[in-house]
Amino acid sequence: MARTGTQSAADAGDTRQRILAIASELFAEKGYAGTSIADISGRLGTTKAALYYHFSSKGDMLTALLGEFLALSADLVEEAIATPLAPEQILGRLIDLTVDSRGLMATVGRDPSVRSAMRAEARRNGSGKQVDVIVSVLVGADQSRAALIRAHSALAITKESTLALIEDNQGALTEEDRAEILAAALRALSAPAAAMSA
Amino acid sequence: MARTGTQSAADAGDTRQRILAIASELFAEKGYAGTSIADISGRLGTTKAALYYHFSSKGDMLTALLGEFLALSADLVEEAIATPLAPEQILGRLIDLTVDSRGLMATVGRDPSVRSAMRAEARRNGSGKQVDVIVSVLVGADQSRAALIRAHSALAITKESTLALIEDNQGALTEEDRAEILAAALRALSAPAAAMSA
DNA sequence: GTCTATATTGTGATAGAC
DNA sequence: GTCTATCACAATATAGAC
Repeated sequence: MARTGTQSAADAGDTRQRILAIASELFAEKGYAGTSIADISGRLGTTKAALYYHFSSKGDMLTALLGEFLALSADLVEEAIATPLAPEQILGRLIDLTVDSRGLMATVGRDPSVRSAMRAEARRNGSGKQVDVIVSVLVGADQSRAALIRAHSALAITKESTLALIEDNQGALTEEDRAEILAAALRALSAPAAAMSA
Repeated sequence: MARTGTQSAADAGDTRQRILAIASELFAEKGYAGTSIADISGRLGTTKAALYYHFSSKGDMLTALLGEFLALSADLVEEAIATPLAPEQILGRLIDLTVDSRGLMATVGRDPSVRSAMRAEARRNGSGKQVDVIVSVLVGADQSRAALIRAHSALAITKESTLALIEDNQGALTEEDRAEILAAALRALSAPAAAMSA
């Protein structure tokens, strides 16, 4: 059903995915605005025009990547609520998601042009960020401002520490490092005992 | 001594600093590659050509900004070693530095084009990152990999949580929020007691 | 699906008047 | 110090052959 029969070994869906993978790498390395169509087609091994068969614009590639990211995030959020997952499990999956989608995570979390584009999009359709949902699951019942800061801090560790470590290790994260990141994130998330009696 | 007498109210040094301030804002908002000379001159209220009296290129503006950042970082490192500062004080000053130089911090810490440019620069002159010095001061005597991860995690919190909070609050950080960020960073930095006996 | 052009606009940068 | 005008080039994107 999925194959039409007229495509060669590298069929349309395949090439499209290869383009997205390359775009994700390059956006993470040089930023969205700093990456040209020629950069992408060069690494792919084709001409610029070939890309326009698969995507109507450079922005269309970014939109597709952000869609992938939102889908992965939505899966995690859904699982966190349905199971439900404890903070340790949520943060652990976030570390794994960062490893598996490091280009995407770096682009969404760092690239200023992408962040401003997403803010603009969020303003247009009135929706808040997907991160907010994960945060509110992490903070649980205690919806205080302090709890929000702790949750955000734990997320900052899972994202930034994981990205920093795998950049020095060809995309791989050892079990020991993962455990250390997770432990630090959990400590950041935990409310200090002294605050209970105040 | 510093004034030559032929300049109007907004003298050269003043205009240069205004340009840098605007460039820092815009680089943080839209990224270095995503910001055009026209963007900067537009916010300044002049034409593009006027900028080239003060800077020889767009890259020259970035170089000047990175120089400012490195100088501020060097000041902190020097103070941390000379005084010497405890981790709590170092992290506290990093939060304050992030608030005072938020545009710079966002650009250096996030913008992929700037990060890759700095990596290339570091490879050329053989020097490591300035961050490494702060990290080694933070980890102190324990130079284990786990201690490095904890230090990096604490830094991730001071940077990311501070930037996130002041973005929602017109550049200001309340005392309470600052204390909460600092506490989370210190928890992330602390070695778990159980690890001592292992 | 991919190619060789080419159209078109954006961008960094310069020349020279004021 | 800033302007108008312009250049050279890089970038996105399209047209049409294969």
